[in-house]
Amino acid sequence: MSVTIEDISLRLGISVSTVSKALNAYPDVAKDTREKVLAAARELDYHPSAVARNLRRGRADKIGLLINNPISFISEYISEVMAGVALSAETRGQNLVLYTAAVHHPQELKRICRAREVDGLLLIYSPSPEATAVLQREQMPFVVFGRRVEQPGVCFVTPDNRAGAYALTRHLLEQGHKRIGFTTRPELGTVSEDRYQGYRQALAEAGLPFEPELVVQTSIEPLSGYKAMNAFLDLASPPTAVFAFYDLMAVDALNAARDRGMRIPEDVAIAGFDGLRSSAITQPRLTTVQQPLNQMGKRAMEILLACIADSAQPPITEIFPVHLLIRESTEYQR
Amino acid sequence: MSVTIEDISLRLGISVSTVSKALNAYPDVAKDTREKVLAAARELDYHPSAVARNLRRGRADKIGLLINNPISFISEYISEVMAGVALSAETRGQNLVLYTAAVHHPQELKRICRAREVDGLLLIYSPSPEATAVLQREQMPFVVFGRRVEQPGVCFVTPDNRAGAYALTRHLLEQGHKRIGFTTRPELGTVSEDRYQGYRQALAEAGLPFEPELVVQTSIEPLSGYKAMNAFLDLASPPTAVFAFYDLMAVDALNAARDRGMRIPEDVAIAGFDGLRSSAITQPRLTTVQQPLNQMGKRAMEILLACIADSAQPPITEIFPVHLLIRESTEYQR
DNA sequence: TCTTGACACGAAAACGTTTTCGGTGTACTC
DNA sequence: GAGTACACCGAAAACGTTTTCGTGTCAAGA
Repeated sequence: MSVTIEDISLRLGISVSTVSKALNAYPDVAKDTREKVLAAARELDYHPSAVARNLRRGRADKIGLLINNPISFISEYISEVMAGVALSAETRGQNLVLYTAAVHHPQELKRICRAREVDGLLLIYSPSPEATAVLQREQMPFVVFGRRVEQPGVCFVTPDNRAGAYALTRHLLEQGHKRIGFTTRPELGTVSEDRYQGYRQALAEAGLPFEPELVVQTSIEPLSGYKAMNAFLDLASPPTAVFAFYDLMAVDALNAARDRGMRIPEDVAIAGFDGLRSSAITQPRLTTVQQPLNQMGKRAMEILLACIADSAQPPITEIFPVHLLIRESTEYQR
Repeated sequence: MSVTIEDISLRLGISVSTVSKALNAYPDVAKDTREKVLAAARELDYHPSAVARNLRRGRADKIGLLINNPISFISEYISEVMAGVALSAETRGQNLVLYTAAVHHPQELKRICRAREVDGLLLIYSPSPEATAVLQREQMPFVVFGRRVEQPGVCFVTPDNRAGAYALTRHLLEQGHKRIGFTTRPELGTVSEDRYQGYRQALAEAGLPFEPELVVQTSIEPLSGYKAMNAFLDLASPPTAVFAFYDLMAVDALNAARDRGMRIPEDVAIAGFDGLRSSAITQPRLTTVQQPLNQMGKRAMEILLACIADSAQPPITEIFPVHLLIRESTEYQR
């Protein structure tokens, strides 16, 4: 079948231990036996069994990527993150294992830990406190991507959601808007919270009152952005600008406004969040807050690898600056 | 550390072999000892070590996903495929392992095979004949996704590129276009070839001459679609319709035409291929050929699993029908 | 000549399972 | 009561590595 270390051992009349040591550059093996071993390995086209090695070494050289739903792949967001993560993992000799099923179940997390098939986990969703507790108890290194985590001792990499929302809201205020609609996610979490705080802060600093009717919570359905926009426009006094929770929702909102015959940004300004490519191909192009997803992905992987290498590593949390991209969907052409 | 089968064995005073058999539902274990074992396993929160099991069983319960570049993730194309693949793999208890580095090197493929860390491979790019030869020699089951493969004995799942290109070209001809630009990929392969054949066939049936200046080969650079469109429009007699090789290239072409002050589709019609979401959010929305990427992904995984289960499985090749999506970018408003 | 140390090498245990095979004990048949 | 069948269990090998520890050789130093 497949060539093992024993085949080399038999061919050369050298013990398997010496062969192994030669292959792994141990110091206590003579130079010419090492060369003979390497030559034979090349000749037989020997490649070590990852499984056997992992069993013995007690590590997997694999990183688990947890995504809360196969459908999420479709989002450009995940794609951009993955590109950064994959690049950084491969250069460090780590494989990536994908988990998309039932990852929010603590029980499933425990199974992944106990199966010892990965050395660490990258979570691309908001883990529940029970979930992080399980991982900590199982001593499985992990990093949460894309959101602030409030439980202590948890590593995370996040964009500065609050600053981004604040900057975007200020931009809308500077354009003269006084009624700014805000859409939020169905599930509440630190991402929603932080962006909401930024929005409120900008309003407050501008001396504007906060109006609950200008905040709508969307559902997970595909066209919820479309519905939310219609809800805004049905108000007795509709907003003149809308800050959609993310780019795809802004795209939906754009369509809703256009279907009502409104001009953008003259009749209503629309902005998104994330800075995905989709935001650049609409007409008008969307103002948005760009996250450095690729860099963040790379950095998250680096942090994770550092935690794996040193279990005493104190938790690292990083907040990446975001960039306000002003485009035609909020700016009057002059 | 972690609880093993031996811990259960010690606690119950039962041998490890019996414990293992109880856990794996072997027939030769008494009902009440099996129950005792299961109870103890639950109590100790036992989960088998995937690594140890794989070593002994000689299989990995993992599928490798080969993508020729981390950057490819950014494409919506890969994302849609992955969603289908992931769903189908998880329901069959298979994990997905990602490979993006140097996957076109036969040497790297051999390493993956010999390391025995996956049971099969899904290739989402065009493998060279050397690559497929290596996989066949190593007896590693694999399925090629998204393109026809000419070497015999290779499983693949592909859209009907030729029929799609033919239908799209016919649609453009029916709209009255006589000069239709065609952009193709930098690297030649069966995808380019099949779409090109479809295009030529439609032209021929319409009795139109083939004009080499209406076919431009693009590069891999980001804005090559933009450049290609400009090249077309710089011709003495420019095309009145352009069939871009894929949706993102069509988006670029759209921008190029618009930047020259042209109206779409009145001055020039533009169409893409793939049917990604991006094609639906441009203005005007793009006519395109939609591939059932999600279903194709699921099917590819099923075929792969069938090959793994039965090594004598004769090669399966499937060509999926595609759907012409006619939208505003090619159709005059009436 | 004897001791010491460095240098190479190999035997064997270990990692945590699965699976084969033989060995009990019990019950059943004649 | 002898023989047989069956149900249940355990010892041990195996999967392919890595790593510890012991051993042998040889040269240098006393």
